[in-house]
Order: sequence, then structure tokens, then C-alpha cells
Amino acid sequence: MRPDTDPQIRHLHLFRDMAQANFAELMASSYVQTFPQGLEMIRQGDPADFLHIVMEGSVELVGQWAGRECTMAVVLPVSTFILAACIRDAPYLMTARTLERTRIVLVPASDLRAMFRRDTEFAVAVINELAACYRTVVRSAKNLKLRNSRERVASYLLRQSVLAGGVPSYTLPVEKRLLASYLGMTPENLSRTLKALESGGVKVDGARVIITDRAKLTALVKPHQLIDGPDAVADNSGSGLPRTRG
Amino acid sequence: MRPDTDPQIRHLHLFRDMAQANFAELMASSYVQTFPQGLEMIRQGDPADFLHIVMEGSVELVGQWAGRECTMAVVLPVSTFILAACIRDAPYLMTARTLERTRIVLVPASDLRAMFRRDTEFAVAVINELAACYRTVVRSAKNLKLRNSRERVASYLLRQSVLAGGVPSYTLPVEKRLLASYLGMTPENLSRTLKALESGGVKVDGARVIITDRAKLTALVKPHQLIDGPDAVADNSGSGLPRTRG
DNA sequence: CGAGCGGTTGAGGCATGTCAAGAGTTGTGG
DNA sequence: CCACAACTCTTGACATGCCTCAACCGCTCG
Repeated sequence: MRPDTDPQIRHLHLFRDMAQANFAELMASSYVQTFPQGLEMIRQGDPADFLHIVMEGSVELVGQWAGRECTMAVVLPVSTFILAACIRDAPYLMTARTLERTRIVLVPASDLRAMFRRDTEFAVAVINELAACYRTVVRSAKNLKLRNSRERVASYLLRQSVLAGGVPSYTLPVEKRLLASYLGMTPENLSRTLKALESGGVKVDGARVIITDRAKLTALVKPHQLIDGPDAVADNSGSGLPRTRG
Repeated sequence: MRPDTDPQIRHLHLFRDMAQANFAELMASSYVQTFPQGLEMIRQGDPADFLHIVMEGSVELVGQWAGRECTMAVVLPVSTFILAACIRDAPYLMTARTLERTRIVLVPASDLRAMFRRDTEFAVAVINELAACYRTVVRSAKNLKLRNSRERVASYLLRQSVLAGGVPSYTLPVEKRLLASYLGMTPENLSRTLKALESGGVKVDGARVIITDRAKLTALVKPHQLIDGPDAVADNSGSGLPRTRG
């Protein structure tokens, strides 16, 4: 365990309230690993042996079935993923693949499960974390079922702007291909939708997003706290897709 | 609190491991309420004051946005719902509406939150419950994004048969109208899809489902543990839609 | 009985996916 | 440094999945 990574992890909601000795113990049994770009760290269906913490880089979580696949989430530093699988000692539901060179801290799942039986503050943190994650996925499911693809794209573009502090312009944090998959559509369809949205108050040129008419875009999106709203603990900066931990 | 409801609640995974005195204390602050059919017990956005436990009847959880709505889950006895909202002391993400005359036990959320700080076994149970719920929603999201509507219908029909013990015939537990919404499609489309599936190994006549060619249907569905598989604790019988607790 | 509702069916239209081609970019190896 | 391969992104043409609207049937329930 590299000592310089400790404080960043310690500051996560998941770990900040637990006893220092217990935290140190968890870290002592953990280790750091760096993966090259495009590597499949986890294959869905594998047994969940480690809680993963992204320290640098980024990780894509994808669901696969019958030869198809779709992006479920992108995890940015510093945050954890696949907590739920570790807790249930069950197979991963998603495949994890690095989007770039990525440094990961691996915490043994068995130690994790033992720890929240001993440290009440940690147990409470896990409860809050899981509840937040759950609500994030429910929001995501509502987004999928209640909005069509145009509305999903528009709301994504507006939300990213809001998360960045209400800026009128920003660059997309991920490739459009991946974004399309995340939003549940084909790259071709995303491309056409982006062009069509120029009349909706937002223009996208390459990876550059420019809000040309915020009022019009907002009216189109009809942002809603119970879909777009924040439940996620603000551990990581809002520069990516909403985090989710399988 | 009606005493005859106690044992059923006590047997839920969520409550079975906690100290008897603590369970009794929770129940003492709870109360029972019976709602008529079609009543909106919870409106999405309301503050989450009570954990709900369905004792008799059934409850539909729906997401709403911009005048549209869709069914997210149906909760059958005996199980809980909206645990996550209670824990985070946050607004409900879904509206809850009775599908029939329904008896509900209401547990004050504040008592719940206080209790898992005192009772470690309860905290562990909450953790397991939330992790299971999380995985259920992730499966549901994968189902939505990776399968088209025909595949979702076919997999639903097959799964219900499996949950009922591999029976070749059963009756739909919910109205088709509701099922369509749950599966993310219109009633008309569901109706047409059901007819088209007669060549796929399953016939639906009214509410009666008959698996005419299990092998063919299974080949069509390609059931997958990481989408259809069980993570849900087998608290309630498998006669409904997968449970989910907001 | 008549209203209301769930379910079905048909016609038509829009949204989205598929296939194909080409421009631009990036990365690699000679 | 250049050539080439591989990849993303875009655009067009086309096919199809799914929704919308409308009508109708059958059932339930006042």
C-alpha cells in the first residue's frame, strides 16, 4: 500500500468515519495495482474478491449479454466500485475495463465484510453508500424508461454543465461512442441527435459543448430532482458520468 | 401493532437476526394501516418518514416525469419497500399505489436509522438487503438496455414459470397493462408481441400462460444469471414481479 | 342497461437501428 | 518522417421496431 494514497481514500465517505486503527488494518491488507489502457480488470460473472478504488485514470463498467454490450457507468477518481458484489460475496454483474492507464487499490472483500461487523461507524457508512448507489441506479432506470433518446441526450448535456458549475461551455469527458452506449443508443443516432439539438439551445462541435440558450435547453429537458438530482455523495468531481458501484 | 403480524415480519431477512428486544421496540413504534384499492399511499418527492411493509395485498411502485409514468416494480407480501429513501432521509423516488386492498405496517424511519447504530446484526442485515436491492436494479437496467421488447417479454414469461417451480402453465400475476409498463412498452405492443411469441414456444390466452415448447423458448430467451438470476432474498413467494424497495 | 375499463387489432407515422461509405484523427512501425 | 492501419465520427439510404390513434369486443359494475 503506497502511503500517499491513504489520505485520499480516508476522505471518502465510505471510510472517513471509521476508527483509524481499523482503517489502517484494511489498508494493510490492500494493495495497489496499475493497469494499462483497455484492459479488462473484471469480467462479469467472476467471483467478487476485491473492492476496487480508482486512484487515477478511469474505468468503464459494461453489461454484456448475447454478444451485445452496453456501458452502465464510468468510474472516476477517487471512488470505489463493485461494493455490492463484494458484500454479497456474489459474482460481478458488470465487466470493468480501463479507459486509460489506471491505478487501482484493491481491498479484499472478506476483510471488508469482517470489518463492518466490528466497526459500527463503518457499517453505517456502508449502509449510506449502498442506499445512495441504489437511488442512483433507480434514477438511471427512470431516465431510461421515461425519456426518449433525444431527451436523454439533452438532459445529459445540461447536467454536465450544471455539475461543472453552470458553465456555458465544456468538453465532453468521454468519447461519443461510449456516451451513446451509456445513453442507450447507437453512435449514429447520437450524432444525428446532437445535430438536431442545435435548435434546442445547445451546440456540440467535436468534444466541445456550448450552451447557446440555457433557458430553451432547460425548458426542453425539464430537469427533475428525482431523475437528475443529486443523491451521489460528492466524493469525486462532477466531470464524468454519474458513478455507480456494482 | 397487531400481534399476529409480528412473526411474519420477524422472519424477513431484514429483521430475523436482530435482538428480540430491539425488534420489539421497533414494532412498538410502528403501526398498521389498511388502504383501499387504487390509493396513492406515497407520492414521489414526499419526504421518507416510514419504512413500509406489505402484509396483505400488493403495491405498485411507479416513476413519473413530465406527465408520463411507468411501473418500476410491484411489491407483494411479505416484503418491505422504500428502505433506501428512509435511510438517506431523502425524498421518495417513486410513487406507491395500492393495486388492491392492502394492509401495510409503517416503521418510523428515524427509529430505523437509530436502530442500526445500536444493533450490529440489524446493520449487517440492512447492508445485505440494500446490496441485494442494488443488484436487482442493476439487473433490471441491463435487461432494459441489452434486450429489445420481444426478448424482455419472452424472458419475463419464462422466468415466471421458473419461479413457480418450472411449471408449464400459470396465470399472469398482474394486469397486462401494468406488465407492459413494467417491461417498458405500450399495451398494444405487448399484445402484439404475445401473439408473435406463439411461434416462440409460449402461448398466452387471457391471463393464462402456457409454455408449449420450453426448449425453444429457452433458446430464444437465452436466460442469464447476471440479468435474470436470483439475488433477491427469497422472502416473498415468486408470484409477482421482482421486488424492489425504493 | 349503459358507462367504463382492459384488451385486441389495424393503419399509419415517427424514432431508432442497420448497413455502407468517407473524412478526420491517432497510433505504429518501417 | 512518412505510410499505413485502425479507429472515431459523420452522413446518407434504408429497414424495422415501436408508438399513436382509432375502432371494436368483452367484461364488470354501478
